[in-house]
Amino acid sequence: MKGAYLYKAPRGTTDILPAEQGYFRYIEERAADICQCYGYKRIDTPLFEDSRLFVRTIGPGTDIVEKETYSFEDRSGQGMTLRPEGTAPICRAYLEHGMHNLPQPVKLYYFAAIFRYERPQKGRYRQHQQFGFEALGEGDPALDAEVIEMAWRFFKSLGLRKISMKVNSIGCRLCRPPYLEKLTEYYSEHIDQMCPECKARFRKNTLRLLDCKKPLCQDTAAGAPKSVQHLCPECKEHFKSVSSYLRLLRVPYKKDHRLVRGLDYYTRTVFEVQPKDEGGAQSALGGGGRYDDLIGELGGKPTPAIGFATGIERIVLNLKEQGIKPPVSDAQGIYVAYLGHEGKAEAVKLTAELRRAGMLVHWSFGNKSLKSQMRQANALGAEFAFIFGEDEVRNGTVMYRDLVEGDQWEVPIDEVVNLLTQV
RNA sequence: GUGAGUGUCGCCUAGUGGUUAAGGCGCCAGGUUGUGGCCCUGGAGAUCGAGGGUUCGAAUCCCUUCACUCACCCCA
Repeated sequence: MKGAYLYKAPRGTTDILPAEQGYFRYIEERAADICQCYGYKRIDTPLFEDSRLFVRTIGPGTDIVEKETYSFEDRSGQGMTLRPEGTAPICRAYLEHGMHNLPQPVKLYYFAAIFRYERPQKGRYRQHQQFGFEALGEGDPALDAEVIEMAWRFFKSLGLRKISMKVNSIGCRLCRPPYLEKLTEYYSEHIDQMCPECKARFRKNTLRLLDCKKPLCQDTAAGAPKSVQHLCPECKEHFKSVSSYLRLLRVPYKKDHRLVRGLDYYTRTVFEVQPKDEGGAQSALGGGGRYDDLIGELGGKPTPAIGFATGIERIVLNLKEQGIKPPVSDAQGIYVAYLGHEGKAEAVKLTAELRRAGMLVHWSFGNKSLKSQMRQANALGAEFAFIFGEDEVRNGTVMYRDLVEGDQWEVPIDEVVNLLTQV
């Protein structure tokens, strides 16, 4: 039958079926709890934005903008893009709503569908869900540390083990260009020993050379000049300060001079949470960093900011691998069964009444046999059943059956609600 | 965009040239008059991803194509 259906979910998209929903809700609840503690407020931005917003912020040369966006023209000819990340829209909203007038930093969080046109693989989808938070309008390194600690606590609160926090500083607009020159210089001497991908990276994005996973390239990267050693005095001081706050907060972080983030807008602090036993595949569970120039580039006055984002599907994947199951709700419900037309009429009435009282009630359509109804009650995991047979209807009663213990007794219909409030 | 692997009922799987494609799970219905969970019986459900070819004969061999998966690139 598989091939016979005309329609299927588009490549790289998935249906999140009822059986999976528990994981997502669990993650969302933990996230919301953490945000509440740190004073973050939820924000929702549109699914799509003016295309120029993303070109401007993510960087015109990056893969995301070059070939991974879902872009279209609306009916008036405006270029629109399904959001490929969460930070830029929030900066836009910050400016659009004059949030610089609020007490700084403005702390916002979001759950958002993210779209990137890529070849799907494990933990990577064309449409996926991200949770992220942003603190805008504050440059204090203590905030960097707080954000990193918050991200760390989020993952720990889910019960995730075997994860690590990597931190690095990639400098600012003043000290990064000279560093990149040094890096280019270094790599031009080793370029012939590098893998083909790295040769391409050399021209396109020199920074990325550092995190090539090939052993040979890693050796080369190990000898490469480190960004932290070429920071300007201000950035150096900032990074030092972030580190010391992280120690105060007791976040078990690791400095990783090869950590580079994919988006152009990052400055100074960058960080990433990775599964420890990464099999080479999708190593990033979540990550973020400072973007002190971004809001200025969007036309606002210079405003420092920092944020974090993580992919929900990737978290679910890791939870499953570690055997962590979300807590299940224990709502078992009530089943109302019936025989005959009059029994059905009584069942309709009782079902409605119980539901008005806020209870989970099942009953069946189609005048099935009682056996069939009881089987269904069992399959649905109902705790007990009410049965309206001919006798009960005649007597003005209903059969109350405990499906766990297996015993049953007849009760007057008027006493049903009382009975339930006692249970 | 590149490379590799896989495609048999809703799910998992057997079947590697020969009569009506098999089993498990799940689903539905029965196992005497109105009752679940265990058990038993029966039923529905697959033109074996699609198209073409080889052959007397193909789910099984060949080609093409599509889809999925994994990896690379990149990222969450």
